[in-house]
Amino acid sequence: MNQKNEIVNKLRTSGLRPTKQRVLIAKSLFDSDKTFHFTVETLNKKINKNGVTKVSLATIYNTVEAFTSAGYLKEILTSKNKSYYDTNIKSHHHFYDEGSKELTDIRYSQIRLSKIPTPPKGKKIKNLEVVIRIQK
Amino acid sequence: MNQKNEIVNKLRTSGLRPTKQRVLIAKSLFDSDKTFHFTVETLNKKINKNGVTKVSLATIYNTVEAFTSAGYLKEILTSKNKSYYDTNIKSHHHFYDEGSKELTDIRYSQIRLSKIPTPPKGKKIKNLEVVIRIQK
DNA sequence: TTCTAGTTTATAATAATTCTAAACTAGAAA
DNA sequence: TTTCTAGTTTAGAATTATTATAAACTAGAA
Ligand SMILES: [Mn+2]
Ligand SMILES: [Mn+2]
Ligand SMILES: [Zn+2]
Ligand SMILES: [Zn+2]
Repeated sequence: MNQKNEIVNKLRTSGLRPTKQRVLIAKSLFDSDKTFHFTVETLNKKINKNGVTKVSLATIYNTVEAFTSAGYLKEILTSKNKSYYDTNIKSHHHFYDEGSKELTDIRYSQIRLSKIPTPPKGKKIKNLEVVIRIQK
Repeated sequence: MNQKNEIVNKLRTSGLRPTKQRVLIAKSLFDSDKTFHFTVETLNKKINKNGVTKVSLATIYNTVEAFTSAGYLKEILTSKNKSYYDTNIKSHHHFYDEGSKELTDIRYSQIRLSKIPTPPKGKKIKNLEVVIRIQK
């Protein structure tokens, strides 16, 4: 019950009520030591496996959105027509395999940018992402 | 009619019949000396302005897809739920303004990568894109 | 225990895109 | 020049991902 308390506190910190649905989803997302990429579709399958609906699809959408706003998830832009999310919220980059449509992390330090442009006037850089598309 | 011939040849080269719809769209996309970014929605408005339908929406989708496959357009991955395309097919990078959802080109030489990772075994790099997200 | 704002849920609605299949046409061949 | 047909266009239906709606539920403060 210790990890559960951590999750409950994490949610409370962001003004999110720790409902049983959110706690369940948070466990599924943040409990492992390894981070991963997912879509709402894959998360839904993970949560509601073998025909047992534990959390409605609407709530999965709502929760992913809430966790993203709270900064617990990052949205990744790769494939059209489907949103990908990342439980790794540290600044990092990606390989995107065009064949399998799979994302792989590239640690921040694995790419060095020795020259970057200044943003347009009045705008500042929010983040910088490198996507390296790969194929066979 | 010279530019039209160029377009007709360009299409023929890729095995695309130069129909009047394709030629019209190609003119709209490739005639200017400056490149630009667009969505199917904005292209549709440009082609079919003031309520006069010159080309059906289905054909606009088909043609953008055909031109992209032929290498005359590049798809850009930025926003979820909508595909962006680029008439600039040279290797380059982008600013993406989160507020206005607008893309701006960054010339290839404006970013220098002094260290990039080796791709997973059996895979090779198809391209590398940097997106710098900016905001006020 | 009561109360209510926040949350969940089924379901409808929307938006972008893709599919379908019938009508049309570019252009090779007769 | 006309014929022929594979490739193309088109309206509309279908699909997919996502968002909106509004009624039922619940966490947790009082
Ligand atoms: Mn879509
Ligand atoms: Mn969508
Ligand atoms: Zn990642
Ligand atoms: Zn561009």
